[in-house]
Amino acid sequence: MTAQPTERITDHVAAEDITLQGVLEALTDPVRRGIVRQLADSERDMACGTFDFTVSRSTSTHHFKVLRRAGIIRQHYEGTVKLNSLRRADLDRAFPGLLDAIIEAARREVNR
Amino acid sequence: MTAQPTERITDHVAAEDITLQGVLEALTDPVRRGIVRQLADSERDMACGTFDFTVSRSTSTHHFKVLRRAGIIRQHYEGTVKLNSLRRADLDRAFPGLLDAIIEAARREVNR
DNA sequence: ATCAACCTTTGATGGCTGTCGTACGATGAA
DNA sequence: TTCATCGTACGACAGCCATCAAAGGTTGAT
Repeated sequence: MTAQPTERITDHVAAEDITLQGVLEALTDPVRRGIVRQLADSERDMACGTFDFTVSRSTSTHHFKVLRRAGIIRQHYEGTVKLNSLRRADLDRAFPGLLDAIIEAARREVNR
Repeated sequence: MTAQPTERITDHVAAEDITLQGVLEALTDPVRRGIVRQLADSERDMACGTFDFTVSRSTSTHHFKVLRRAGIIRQHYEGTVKLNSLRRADLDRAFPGLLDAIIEAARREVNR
């Protein structure tokens, strides 16, 4: 009935409102760092359910929310599936080199 | 009486034991980030008492300890004064680009 | 209409940590 | 030896946060 599709995600933060504190808080959690790393190593957007982690569904929802509200990922629905992507450009502009350094370190972390 | 001076600080972590988790945990706290930024902007080692922060003495001791045990700073006594320096080389080797990115972001954080 | 898949919300819980005051220890100077 | 300076250790406390289970909501397919 609606001409425009319902937007079910409403709390993406504006690029200029991304804070260092928020980004560091988000990436200090190992589960969230794992999400970001997997996203960085993927060629396409990933559904929430396709990530590899060790926590319950409800906990993973929480982590995605923290990442989204920190401005690290963008999310949108495609049917019942929620797709995630990294906000690389926004993060690089806000904090040059930070995301790459953490992702690279996280990659090594996983192969140690 | 002792030929070698007493070493009063014993828990510096080895360079190869610096972890991403520890570094991020340490630098997520704004007070600790302030310490690191001031240290990065100083030309010489700084005594604990010469930093600019808003917490009590005992709390600051706690923060220096966290930074030291994360491998981010090195400390040594000179008389009654405890001097701090950044472990830049060790950190750069462990996590290239990370420290610089955070310091640079922290500098902007302070002038906003 | 029903159902399955996907994700969210809520409430509870346990653990961690930043904070402080107070008391203490070590060093060097008077 | 006395004293001031500098930093530490301890105990307490409050708040935050990662976690889970259970129940719920939305969407698309049957």
